[in-house]
Amino acid sequence: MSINNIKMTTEEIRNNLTQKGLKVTPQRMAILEAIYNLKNHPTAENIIDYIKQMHPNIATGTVYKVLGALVDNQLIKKVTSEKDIMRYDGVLESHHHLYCQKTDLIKDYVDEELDELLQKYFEKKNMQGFKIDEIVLQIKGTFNN
Amino acid sequence: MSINNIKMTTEEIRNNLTQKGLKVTPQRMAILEAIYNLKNHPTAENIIDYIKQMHPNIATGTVYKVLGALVDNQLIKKVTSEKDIMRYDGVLESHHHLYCQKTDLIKDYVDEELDELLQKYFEKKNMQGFKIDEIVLQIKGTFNN
DNA sequence: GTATGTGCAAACTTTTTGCACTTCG
DNA sequence: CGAAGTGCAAAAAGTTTGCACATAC
Repeated sequence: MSINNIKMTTEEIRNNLTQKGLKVTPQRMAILEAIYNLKNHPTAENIIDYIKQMHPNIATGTVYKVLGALVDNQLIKKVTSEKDIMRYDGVLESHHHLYCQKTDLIKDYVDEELDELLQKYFEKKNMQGFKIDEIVLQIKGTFNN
Repeated sequence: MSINNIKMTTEEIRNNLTQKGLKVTPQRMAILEAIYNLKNHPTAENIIDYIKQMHPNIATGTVYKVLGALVDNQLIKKVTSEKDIMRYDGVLESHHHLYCQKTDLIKDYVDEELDELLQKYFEKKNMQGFKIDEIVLQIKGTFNN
């Protein structure tokens, strides 16, 4: 049920950038590939370490600038964690997160039935004063393996 | 329906500290009072500014140390936000958060009916491999006022 | 060719740490 | 009195910025 495995061809990544009016650079390609390959919502540092293997002269500042541009253009998302470090997510479809309190792992959780249930619930509730755009569940607990 | 208004006597705050085996100091009293008085999930900076009015010689480092101790002893909670700054919450009962995308306001949202619905849903679902401790909804949207 | 992007290093913000001094119980 | 807590200043960690140079289109 995991959707962490994003298969994305180089060509598709290139197209995503172009469609947003972003120039295709090796740095941007490498960063997007890193995010799609690194499961579990990498931090900027994870991404930098991963990229430097193949691409040792990329600058830290560039990575942050590119991540900012990708978030602004909705090619990736920021994930909030209990810690004060930002993490990134290449999965754009609506999904929730399982937070493991022991290991800091964050796993995606997709559940359309739940989404429907919530949508109906809040429709019925009809909260005045607040327009809902998106609901993300932070499901906190522990993996038992 | 808001539970932001926490009425807590000095005596109760003092007892909360003592019960956790924490010494009662003016700094800790001031920090807890600040969190209970400052609505909307203050940042460390908000708390420092608030306290320095009455208590100008409190050290920044002390505030962080006290906040850490209070979180460790479950007298307050950390709230994750879209930004990379930590925010704190003096409300301990189960509740969700309304995030305003325009103003960065975070409001508490208490809804026992919803909690029950979710509990039943996940009970029925019986997710193997993950033991749920707590579910927090991040309800993202905008206040229309 | 020109707008956009990158590298680098310095600066900034938020948080943590070490240690001498102070306070609570 | 002794353990626990505080102040201070320095440093760590994460991120942003400015500017000269380089690259995509």
